[in-house]
Amino acid sequence: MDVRAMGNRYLAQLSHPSVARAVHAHIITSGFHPFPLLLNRLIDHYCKSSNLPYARHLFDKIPKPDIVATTSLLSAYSASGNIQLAHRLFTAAPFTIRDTVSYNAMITAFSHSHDGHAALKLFTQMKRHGFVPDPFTFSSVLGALSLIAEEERHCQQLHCEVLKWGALAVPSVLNALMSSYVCCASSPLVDSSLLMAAARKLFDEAPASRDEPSWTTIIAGYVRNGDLAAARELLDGMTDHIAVAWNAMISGYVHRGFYEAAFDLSRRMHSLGIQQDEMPVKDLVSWNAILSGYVNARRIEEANSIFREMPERSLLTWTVMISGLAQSGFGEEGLKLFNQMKLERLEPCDYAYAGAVTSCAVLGSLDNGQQLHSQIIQLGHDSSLSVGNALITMYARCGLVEAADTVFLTMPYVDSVSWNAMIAALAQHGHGIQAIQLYEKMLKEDILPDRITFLTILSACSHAGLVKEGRHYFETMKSRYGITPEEDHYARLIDLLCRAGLFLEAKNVTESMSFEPGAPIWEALLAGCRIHGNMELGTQAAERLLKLIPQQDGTYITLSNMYATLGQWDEVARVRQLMRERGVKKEPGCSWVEVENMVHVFLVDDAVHPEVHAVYKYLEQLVQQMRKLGYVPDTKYVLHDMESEQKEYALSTHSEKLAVVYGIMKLPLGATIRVFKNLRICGDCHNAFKFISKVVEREIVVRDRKRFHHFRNGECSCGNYW
DNA sequence: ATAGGGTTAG
Repeated sequence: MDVRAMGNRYLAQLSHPSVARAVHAHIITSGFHPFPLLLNRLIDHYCKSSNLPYARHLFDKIPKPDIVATTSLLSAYSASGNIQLAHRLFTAAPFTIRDTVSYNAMITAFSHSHDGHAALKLFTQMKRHGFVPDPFTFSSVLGALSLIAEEERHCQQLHCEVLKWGALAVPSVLNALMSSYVCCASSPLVDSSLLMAAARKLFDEAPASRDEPSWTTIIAGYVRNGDLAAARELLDGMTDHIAVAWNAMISGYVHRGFYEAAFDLSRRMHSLGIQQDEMPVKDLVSWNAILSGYVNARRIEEANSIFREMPERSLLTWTVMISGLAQSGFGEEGLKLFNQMKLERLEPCDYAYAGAVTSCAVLGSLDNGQQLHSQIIQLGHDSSLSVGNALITMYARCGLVEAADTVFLTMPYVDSVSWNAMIAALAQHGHGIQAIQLYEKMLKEDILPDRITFLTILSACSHAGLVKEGRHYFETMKSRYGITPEEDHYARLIDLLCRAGLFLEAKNVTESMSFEPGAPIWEALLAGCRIHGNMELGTQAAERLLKLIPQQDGTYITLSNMYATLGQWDEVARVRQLMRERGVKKEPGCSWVEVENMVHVFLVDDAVHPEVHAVYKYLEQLVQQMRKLGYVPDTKYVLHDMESEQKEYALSTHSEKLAVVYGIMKLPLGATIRVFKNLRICGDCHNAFKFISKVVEREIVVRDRKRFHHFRNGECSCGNYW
């Protein structure tokens, strides 16, 4: 059978790869030059199976290639990103064999290579040469316009063109035009709501040519441009549930920090899709949107079950889950999932590494953090912004401010998150002046401070007792940067003032606020009163807090501590009774220390750790040496009215003491002891560690719930101002 | 022979 006969027979089936291969093999062996139609089909086949060199080889065998073959090859070049070859092929073809289709293909090629200007220019040229645009032309050229539209008139010009050719009745053209307005609405040169109104007008006036993507385009458009309410209204008005539109809505809520709204939609989508089968959630993007809705609302338990339930998982799925766990404070679970991901032979991306590093920050696991850092460098992820920011936080939260600074200084790009993280690192470690200097440097480099920056800088001033500076920064926040102080900002200013004993000024600030003081304000007042023994205001603040947040154990503890300080044991009993009645449990004190890659956890009055008896023994010896240097146990930090000997015993069982002593026993001579505590460090422990640092001649770093304490040679970096 | 509109993270 000759090739012509074979070709004719199989022409219809040429799309089948094995048939194409058979024909191709026959051509090679017989040396036959196939007729044009067959050749075109073969070229098309090799284009689609991505064997471009061979497609080109066949193409070059044609003495006068026709427009069909040219267009096939052209789109293949375009799809493989080879815009130069595509353009050369197009320009080589004489005008006589160009047509609307080949122009469309070339316009698309430019659009795919993100050259919107070239695409528009070719569109103009095509009309000048008398070629008639069709709906394909418009959807292609409008796609290109979306890349570059900066002003309203850009969209309007093509809008007129579309009307002139009557192409608006085609859904894809309508949608592409709406998309152009939506994209243009994010340009800084336009009034976004005006452009969105234009898109909306198109949507409203074309009910006949509206399809699913039309709904999604306008909803996602509102989301992108920040009008979540308008998006939601449309979404709620839809009779059927379109998963893609819901995805956009959920991610919009997540992006703008409306985590509860995101969670609510995610839960409904999950329920509609899984239990009620009204919106079959089968694609991964929807699953990931649902997962992120759960994760960001800190519904970790439920997120975990979604994660397990998902029929398939992408890199994004794992990354969302890992960073979600880390940010919700589940460091151990975050690290575990990261390791599991690697076991399943998935290559973690930079965001996944950032999540793992954040897990180490939560745990205070320097060993794991450093190992990750070395892998990150080997993989080249150290140029990633999110990884760098996570590393700064990790080193800072593990007590190594210098290492955090090195990361900050060597990052190729930094953003305001990086600056904020580094300023916070300095602030947490008591380097208030350096924190302020870094903030001033940030301003000099024209980085605009945001609301987080001001939270950080205010607590830096507070930790370092820089009252004058704190007042000044609070003032400039509104006047210079137009950021309206929120309750958290006020709370930090009040914290600063109360720590300095300026209760009258704090009261004035409170009264100047445009809203009723809530829990953060009263907490700041209470903290200051505790330090200065201001019982009158302190009890007042605590009483308010007991009403506002009755479930918070800390208020009861602080209040009963204040009464204990005054020896008013009746009041202590009353507060404890109230706590019992309301079923509020005191979060048990818990400290941990890392020794040889293992985290050793101690509870208050620990009897669980296998070596705890040796720890108690060592502590007794230490206390004897400390007493010689003048250490006197401060029993006012014990709640119960016990005999004083018992009180001292109660003090020695604090978890941070046990962890520090364990570190001294186990870590190599001279190594810094790094201990972490879930609550604030106790006053007697704080005093004791000063003595211990002198006795054993080692540096002790303690991270408590609020900040760091560096004990060295009998002194603490916090200057007793915490 | 050509495309096309909508969704995914810190």
